[in-house]
Amino acid sequence: MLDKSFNPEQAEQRIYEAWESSGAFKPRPAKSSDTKDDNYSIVIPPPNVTGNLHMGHALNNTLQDILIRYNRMLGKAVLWQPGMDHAGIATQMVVERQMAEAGEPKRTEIGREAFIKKVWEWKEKSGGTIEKQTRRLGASCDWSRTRFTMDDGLSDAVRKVFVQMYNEGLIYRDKRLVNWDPHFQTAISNIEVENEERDGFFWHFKYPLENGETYEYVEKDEDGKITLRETRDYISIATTRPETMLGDGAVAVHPSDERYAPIVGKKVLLPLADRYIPIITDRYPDPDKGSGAVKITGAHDFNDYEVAKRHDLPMHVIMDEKARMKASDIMPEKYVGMDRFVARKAVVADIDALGLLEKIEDHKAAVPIGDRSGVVIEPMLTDQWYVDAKKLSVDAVGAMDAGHNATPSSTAHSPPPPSTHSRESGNPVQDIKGAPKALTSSAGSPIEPGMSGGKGGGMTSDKGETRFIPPNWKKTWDQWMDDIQPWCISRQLWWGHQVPAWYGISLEGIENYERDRQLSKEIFVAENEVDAIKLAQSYYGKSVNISIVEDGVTLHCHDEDENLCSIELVRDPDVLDTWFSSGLWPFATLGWPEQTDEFDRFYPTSTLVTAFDIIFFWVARMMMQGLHLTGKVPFKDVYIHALVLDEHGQKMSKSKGNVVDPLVLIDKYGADALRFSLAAQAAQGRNIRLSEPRIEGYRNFGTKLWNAANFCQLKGCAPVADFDPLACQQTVNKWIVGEVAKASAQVTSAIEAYRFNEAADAAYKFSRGQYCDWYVELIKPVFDSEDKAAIAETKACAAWAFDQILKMLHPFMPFITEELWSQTAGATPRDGFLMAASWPDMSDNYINTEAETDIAWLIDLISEVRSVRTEMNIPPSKKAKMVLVGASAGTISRMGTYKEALERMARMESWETADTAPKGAIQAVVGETTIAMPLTGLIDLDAERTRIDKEIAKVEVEIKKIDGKLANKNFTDRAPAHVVEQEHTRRVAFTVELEKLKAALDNLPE
RNA sequence: GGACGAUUAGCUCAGCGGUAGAGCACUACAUUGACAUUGUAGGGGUCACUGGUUCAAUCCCAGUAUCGUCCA
Repeated sequence: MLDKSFNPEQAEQRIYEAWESSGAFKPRPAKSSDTKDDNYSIVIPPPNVTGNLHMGHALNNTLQDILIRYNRMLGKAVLWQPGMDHAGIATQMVVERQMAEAGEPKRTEIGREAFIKKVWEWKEKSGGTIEKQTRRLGASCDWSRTRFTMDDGLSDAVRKVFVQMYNEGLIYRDKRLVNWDPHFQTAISNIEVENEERDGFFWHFKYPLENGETYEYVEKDEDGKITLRETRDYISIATTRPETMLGDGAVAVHPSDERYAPIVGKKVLLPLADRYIPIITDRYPDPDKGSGAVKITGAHDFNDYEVAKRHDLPMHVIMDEKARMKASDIMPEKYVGMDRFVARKAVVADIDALGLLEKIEDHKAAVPIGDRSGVVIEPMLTDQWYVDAKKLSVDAVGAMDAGHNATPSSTAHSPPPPSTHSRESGNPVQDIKGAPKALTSSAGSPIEPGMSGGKGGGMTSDKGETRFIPPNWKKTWDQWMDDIQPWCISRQLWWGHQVPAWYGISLEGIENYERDRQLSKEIFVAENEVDAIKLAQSYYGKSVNISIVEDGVTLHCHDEDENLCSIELVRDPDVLDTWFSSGLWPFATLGWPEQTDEFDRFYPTSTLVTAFDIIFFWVARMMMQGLHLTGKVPFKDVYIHALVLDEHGQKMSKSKGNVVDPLVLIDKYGADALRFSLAAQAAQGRNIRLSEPRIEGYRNFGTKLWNAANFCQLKGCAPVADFDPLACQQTVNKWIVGEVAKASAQVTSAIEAYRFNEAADAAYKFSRGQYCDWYVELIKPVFDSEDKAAIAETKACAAWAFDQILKMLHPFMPFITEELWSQTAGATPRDGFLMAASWPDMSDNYINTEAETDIAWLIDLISEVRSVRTEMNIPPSKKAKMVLVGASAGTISRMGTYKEALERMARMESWETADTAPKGAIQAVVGETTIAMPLTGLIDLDAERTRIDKEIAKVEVEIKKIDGKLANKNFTDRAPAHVVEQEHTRRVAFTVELEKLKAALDNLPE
């Protein structure tokens, strides 16, 4: 006997532990017959080690788990590779905050080694709560293989990759403008910067012309009429960041801007700084914005940086790493040491004091904010390590082009008609032909790409193809990849993979050492100190004693004969961007660069499941690094799912305080309900608005199933080992077998096409709408009968069909289905877990069209009678005699067969046939038959008349529409024959119904 | 300014070149032997607007409006 209902709280953990401890999450062993298609793998997009499960993860993991469980039930060897990334900034921040709260000494006081030890301690103790939370969702990851981007294997891989790519020229050191986070004092990625619309000001300054020169300043309106003419001795510039003016290198105007034509090439005095800077022309300034003239601060603004590069302007770095004004020969003493915002006020006040402050306007501007620190990001000119992303992108773009030009996959419902123009020109294929070759051939790589170029022609066929689902993300991808910038991979942090580069003074530096004490450096990039020393040895000479020191200064000395005798090397203190290691995730987690069994079987992975806002974090980097390092795409499909918004359609964020915790929902409704709700709402290309009533609804659906199972159990239904669904004799059973086949086919094709909502919907509709609502009701009379054979067959069939429901719902609702699987086993316990059972796969043979028509008729009749009765307010308790008028032999026979069901469900007392309906009966029309139910005294004749009138009106409208079509020669001539035919058929059916209804009306007493 | 998406029932959303759907909400009835975390039935839609293509448009195309997201 089942409990009253499923208790998620009590069952989920128990079931999960049983699964996990049985090893069911691990891939099944390889079989000799396995082909590539028998292996299915997903790597989890690594969550952040400091993270907590949010709704995005809940959706993401639910969808992955659906794919994983489905494929596992198909019998494939399935690997879901879990793990986390080390999240450089976030983790360092968490640990530093904790240290501060505990009143411990600061990171800088205890030193790098001690600090990193502390981070590891933190990680062991409190890191990775998200993994436990992910389990609560029911995610069937192979936790025994959990990886971490800082673990030994990944760290080795990172070092190897860095050295390889450095040697290939794909990693290099450069001085460029970066997004600098003054709080963490490190460079950050532009995707870690969020632009926030903030209220600010536009300050208009006057920069006086050199030597007091003047010019005629003329403004015109659209028609060329002069609206202002005055003599000026200055140029007016507008800025949102006045403090940067101290680092200006020029003032720029648009070449077409006539107002400033007279003074282009002249110089202006940069106030406060007392420097002269030129007025130049460039396409960047917008003549319609502000005064049309802009100040150019190359070292502190991305647009200005480009201008400065184009014109070879000096780029003055005016701030230090904390964004305080920095002493230099161009920095007025007064501002040195001031915070940038303090300096802003001071500069404005000082300009004002000079009478050069023209005006201040309110101005809304997008301000770059560090997503972790929350402080304003400062563009800074610094030395960093870069990856040549442009070069790497070629292969990635090519693979994606190939994936999207391939023949339409199963996602397309029908192939495009032949007349349709081909989707794109052949260009993309052309583009990818040559380029990848150039990349791999130029480099003598220590690590051989996974595939040696056996196939001559190339294209990307040997590298694989990747596609987005839905495919429209391809465009976003292309735009981003097209404009890809060098990828800054160094971070001024301690927590992360330290850059494997050692510096020593260069030989040139030594030569000039006494003269200018310039420390020009030589870089030695190696996987370890021993190799670095070897490299240094060959650079400095064998006789030189090379040592590595911690200190930031490298020393050298000469012996008595003035020969160089010793050199000290210092390692680069920076660490690599977390995403440098995460980019290796799809293959490094499988053991790469070792040629492991897992790598062989599961790489390239099958699918990456992620949200669009992360396309560039995940997809781009994994694609670029995967293709370059392994020679193959890291995944074949990239399924981009929606964002989960709050109930008002707002993005959830901590600052808005509208974050909904999935664990709270799991506590309240169970993981199954949350999962099903997410899946059912995961329509492609659309965001999900969280709906708690909907979750509740699916919790109730679970209860419904539970009760259906309870019913089956009460009736003694249990799986029968040799039950053959095709051998059923009872029509209801034949019917439900066919419905199972149809439903499972729908669920299967929907999952294959990543149409999770359709899959969930099909499973829901079948199990609730067909099995619970009709089948269970229709078999009740069988159980009440004396027909032992029919009862036995029905018991077995009901159990079988219910098993199929459990199977097709399992990927969506793993817990309740697993629990029911074990509890509905009957006398003999189940062979294994439902999660390991085989996925329903039935041919069309299972569909019995006769049974289908029979039951369709029955359902139609019952619905019709119920509807008429309710409308006429006949109480359910009042059973009615049915008088059939015009019934065919088939109908009469069915009436006999389904007498008991009709008594129950249509509240039938008895039935008979007649030539005419009795007077004063309510009447329903089903097919060729009029069913009259004489209920004298209970019927409001006027109401019945109105009801029938309404029905008649409806049918007449339909007939009129059909007649309109059929009268149109264009339609009958040009529409496909089956469409015309269908209209004829419909017309006949409606006409019959109309006649019956009219007769019914006539039949009512006056 | 550019890109993408949306506009369908009161709400949240599916869908589709030929007959408009779900969940929730609402209304009425029902405690009928699986189920009140229930059942049965019902009301409710010019499928944003304007053109075009088509025998046929909610669906395809173009434009407009409004909203949203991303990028600059």
